[in-house]
Amino acid sequence: MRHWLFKSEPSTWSWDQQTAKGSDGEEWDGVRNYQARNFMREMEVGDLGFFYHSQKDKEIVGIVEICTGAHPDSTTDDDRWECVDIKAVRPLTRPVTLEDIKADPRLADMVLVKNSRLSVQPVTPEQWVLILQLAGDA
DNA sequence: GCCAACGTTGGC
DNA sequence: GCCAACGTTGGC
Repeated sequence: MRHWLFKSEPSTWSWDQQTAKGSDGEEWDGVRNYQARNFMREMEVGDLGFFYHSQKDKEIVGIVEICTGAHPDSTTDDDRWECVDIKAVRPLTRPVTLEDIKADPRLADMVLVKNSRLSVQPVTPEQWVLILQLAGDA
C-alpha cells in the first residue's frame, strides 16, 4: 500500500466538509496539474493519505482513504483531468503543523517542504510513520 | 498583503 | 522547441 498527501485550502474544502461526507467520500476534483494528476492515476483503492490544510492552518489534520481509482473529473469537460474519490478515516489525535515537520530533520525531504505548491503528493512509509508519531497516533 | 517559486501559455 | 510573459499557489 502506498501513502499520499492531499492539500486543501480550508475555505475551499475543509476536513469538516470531508468528514461530513462520511463513508461515501467525495471526488478530489479541481486538480489542474499534471504531476498531481499522475499521482492520482497511481493510487489504488485502499491507499491511505494525509489531509493537509494549507494557508491559514498549515497542518495535517486527518487521515483519508482512497475509495475509487482515477476517473474523469466531473467538474470539467476537458478529458485530460482525472481524479480519485477519498473518504475521511479519522482525525489525527494532534494535528501536525508545517512548523513541526520543518523542525524535524528526518522530514526535510518531504514534498510538502521541498515543493510546497504541489497539491497531491506521495509520502514515504518512513515519513508516514514519523508523522503518526508526531500526531500521538503511533 | 507581499513575493518567490513554479507551471502553463503562446508567439516566434 | 525555446523562452518570455503571465497566472496561481502558498508560506511568510
